[in-house]
Amino acid sequence: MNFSIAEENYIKAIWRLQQADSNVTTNELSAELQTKPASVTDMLKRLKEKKILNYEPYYGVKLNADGKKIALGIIRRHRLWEYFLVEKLKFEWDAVHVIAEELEHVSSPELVERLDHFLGFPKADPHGDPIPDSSGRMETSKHISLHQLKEQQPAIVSGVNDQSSGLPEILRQKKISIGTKVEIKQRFLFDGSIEIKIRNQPLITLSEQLAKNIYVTPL
Amino acid sequence: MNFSIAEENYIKAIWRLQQADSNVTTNELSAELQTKPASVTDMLKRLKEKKILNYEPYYGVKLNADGKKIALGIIRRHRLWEYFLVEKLKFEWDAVHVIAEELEHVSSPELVERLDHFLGFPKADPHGDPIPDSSGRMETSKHISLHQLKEQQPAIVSGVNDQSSGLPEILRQKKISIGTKVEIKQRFLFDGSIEIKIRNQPLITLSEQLAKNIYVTPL
DNA sequence: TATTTTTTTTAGATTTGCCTAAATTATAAT
DNA sequence: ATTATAATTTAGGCAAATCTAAAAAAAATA
Ligand SMILES: [Mn+2]
Ligand SMILES: [Mn+2]
Ligand SMILES: [Mn+2]
Ligand SMILES: [Mn+2]
Repeated sequence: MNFSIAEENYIKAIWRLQQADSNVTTNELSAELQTKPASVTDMLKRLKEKKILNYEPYYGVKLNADGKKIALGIIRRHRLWEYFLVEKLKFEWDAVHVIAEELEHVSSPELVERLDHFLGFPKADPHGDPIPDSSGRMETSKHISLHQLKEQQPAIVSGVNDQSSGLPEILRQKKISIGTKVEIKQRFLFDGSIEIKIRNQPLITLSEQLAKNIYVTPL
Repeated sequence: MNFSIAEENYIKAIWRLQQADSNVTTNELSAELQTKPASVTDMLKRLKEKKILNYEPYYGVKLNADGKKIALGIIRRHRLWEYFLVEKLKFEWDAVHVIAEELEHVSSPELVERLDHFLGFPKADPHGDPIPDSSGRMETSKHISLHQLKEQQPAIVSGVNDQSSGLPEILRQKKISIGTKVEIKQRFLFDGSIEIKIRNQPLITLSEQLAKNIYVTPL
């Protein structure tokens, strides 16, 4: 079956939301997609017709097996293109998400497979998110935000928020990148800021805002 | 201003047709775009509103300066992507047109400039068609089809039809590629086939169908 | 020049994807 | 258990992009 760009965006949004929540509500979707709840209801009815999700009026929606497979195909394309944009075209990684939102809808399967090969079969995109393979399998990376990390719990930076612009600059300045080992030494309730230890350098302070956009895997 | 995918396809089709014909008719467009004449009329009215073309009911349509610039931007993207697909992803060049029809609509100007740089600022796409520069300038290659070439008139193969599938295979077999010097030695009126001389090899026969899909620049 | 044919436009519908406003259902609070 | 609030759906509409059928205009032919 064939899906329009609008449909693909809904499928991807449902997939993302159901990772956290299993059952996705109309309001959550309308917030995610910047549309009105009434428009979401419309689209859910259409996608139910296409048998890729279970939608129970008033009780939310969930992708079925077919729907998940389609979602992972879109995510695969999105992340491969992000990798291409950063590695080959030398974009900063805060600029690529918007462009990949368009490229992900180019539908040639041959293109995706050749792109993957050209890129050397990367395992993760520039934000640290895993790239599904051609049959839709993907490592389930269960990282948390640095903001949620417990004090004195060492962790490895495993990703960053792919939507926030200006992030590369501040992370470069603070010498943090994917793979960096970090540990929270102190947490200030006043403003949510944290002091972290990196390697053997003096403590650095991160704002709550910043810590929420960095993802880590506890060791 | 911003243009939809449908609008961009119309703009490109008008541009292509007005190269041959200056004034483009509704029927020509409907044939080119595989739509009904009534749909063309509708769209021409919308594009006239946007002030990128001169449309006189019953008398055809012509892009104005703004329209031409937009068209050349789309053509630039199309041809850069075709070059990428062949040179980097190793597609055969009869496969890339369809994919480039989608990629050309990805709208980031930054993407186009970086892609151009990444590819080494190519001058022509895999079919021999010139790639407009970022300000819309393009060499006007005036090649003719090999079928139209006069006998005993040496010429260089300068391009191929970008839409015909199976062409790379037969050209490889006959050892013809862009840059090859050719000369028609004999022409058969019976079936339109021609005998051509390449380098110092024995004459080869090309069908009318094939000769019409190869473009040459007479020396 | 008058008539026929072809081209083009208009009128009226349809589908997709969105909207606002009103009605309905579910959930939370008294 | 009612009542109030919040979430969701329905109803009705709109714009883009397409279509078919009918009308109108231009071009070709007699
Ligand atoms: Mn992204
Ligand atoms: Mn990403
Ligand atoms: Mn092409
Ligand atoms: Mn081409």
